Amino acid sequence: MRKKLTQRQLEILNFIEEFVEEYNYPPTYRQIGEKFNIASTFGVKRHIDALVKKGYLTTESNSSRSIAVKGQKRNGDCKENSTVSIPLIGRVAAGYPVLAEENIEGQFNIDSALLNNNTNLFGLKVRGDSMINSGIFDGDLVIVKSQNYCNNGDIIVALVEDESTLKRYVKKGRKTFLMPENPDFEPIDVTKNKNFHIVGKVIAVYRSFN
Amino acid sequence: MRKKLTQRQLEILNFIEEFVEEYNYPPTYRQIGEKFNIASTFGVKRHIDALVKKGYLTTESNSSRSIAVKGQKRNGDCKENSTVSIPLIGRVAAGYPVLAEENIEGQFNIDSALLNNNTNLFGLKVRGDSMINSGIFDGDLVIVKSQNYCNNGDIIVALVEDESTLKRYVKKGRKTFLMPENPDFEPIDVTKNKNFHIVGKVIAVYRSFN
DNA sequence: TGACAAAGTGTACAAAAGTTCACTATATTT
DNA sequence: AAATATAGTGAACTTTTGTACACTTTGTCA
Repeated sequence: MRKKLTQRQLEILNFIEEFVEEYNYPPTYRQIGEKFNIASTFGVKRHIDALVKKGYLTTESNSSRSIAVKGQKRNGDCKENSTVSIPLIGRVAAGYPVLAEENIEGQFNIDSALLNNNTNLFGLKVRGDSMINSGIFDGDLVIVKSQNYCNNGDIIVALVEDESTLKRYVKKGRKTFLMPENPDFEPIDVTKNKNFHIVGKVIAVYRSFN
Repeated sequence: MRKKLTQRQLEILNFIEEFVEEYNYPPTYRQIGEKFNIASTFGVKRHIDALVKKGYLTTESNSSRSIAVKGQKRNGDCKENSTVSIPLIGRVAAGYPVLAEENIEGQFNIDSALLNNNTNLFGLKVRGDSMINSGIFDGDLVIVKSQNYCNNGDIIVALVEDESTLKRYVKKGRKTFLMPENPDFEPIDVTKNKNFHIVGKVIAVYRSFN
């Protein structure tokens, strides 16, 4: 295990990484000093020496711009084999297969390790707040496994009266409900509803904060 | 279309790329000359100038080791379908760079379209319920942009008293708080806390339902 | 309180690295 | 054969950059 860094050393290490990222070559001592308002190159040098001693950097003595970050991963391998491409569905319309070409608005890639070996997936933008207590918000992207059955307790995409909806599928005694996870919404009893169809099971949510 | 290169220019361009690959910083004119038995740095310089003129390199005048190969940004690797590889961090420890090799427990791919052009990202498994009202649950995967600053209202990963925490960064008047999004937790006043550091800003959450 | 470590200053200096110029050599083209 | 582009030499010079030292400041900890 490498030694701990001081706050200053951490900041400087960060700066060097960012600098290299941007320019493809490392900064000079003076450039580092400029960034942190360290007037003397000696002050900078001591930080660099400390970082070298602790094993985070390497330098070549008397050589300009020879700072190199140790143990930096080149983004070399991208194991593309493990990436899956998923269609993004615009809307779930009654009477059409979800994955019909007309419905596909795009395609996105995601690591299969995040999908628990599921197949037949599609992405869907969430509309509405009915599932906020499950951490599914308006605008989120849900990843859905296309299937016409599900287990008690699954969160599903369903068609009820030709309207698509996102709810939790719950069996209580002899009745079946689509339960919202938001006190402002009412459960939907679909026990005897002939116009109720399961479209798929939600296996993941993705939300990006702008 | 860029201009054709002479044999010599091609060799030198290749050498520069190899050198950078090996040392993480570019060679000096003298180092290039040494490699090709060019005794005069002027001979080397003319090749470099030609390569710059033809658009294959950039340099900073009067600046040492400032040769950068054009159109060879490191991130840009893995452009296949614009998928980005993100390191999965085991823990955020005080006094160590987050992205230190020791902390990287894995790597996962995700479509860059889902990341809003962010860079310097890492993934982190959430521990604790302090942000449930923002739809971030225990066990979720958050994607974090490594940065030491943030805006009012951002959800951030921070170190407070050497403990890592996930909170919303809020400025109220002259005070700064880390606000949980769970009534069971108390806000943390970090206004005068010297042992408070921003690690990064949460840009996305991913949760899979098993 | 006093010792110690981390951090910063200012100056000076030496080594490294980029710049310039006049000149030569060898192909290729006109 | 003359003109031109590419390539190389050697020396001199300027700027950049790393190194060194003595001294100050600040915070921590025993």
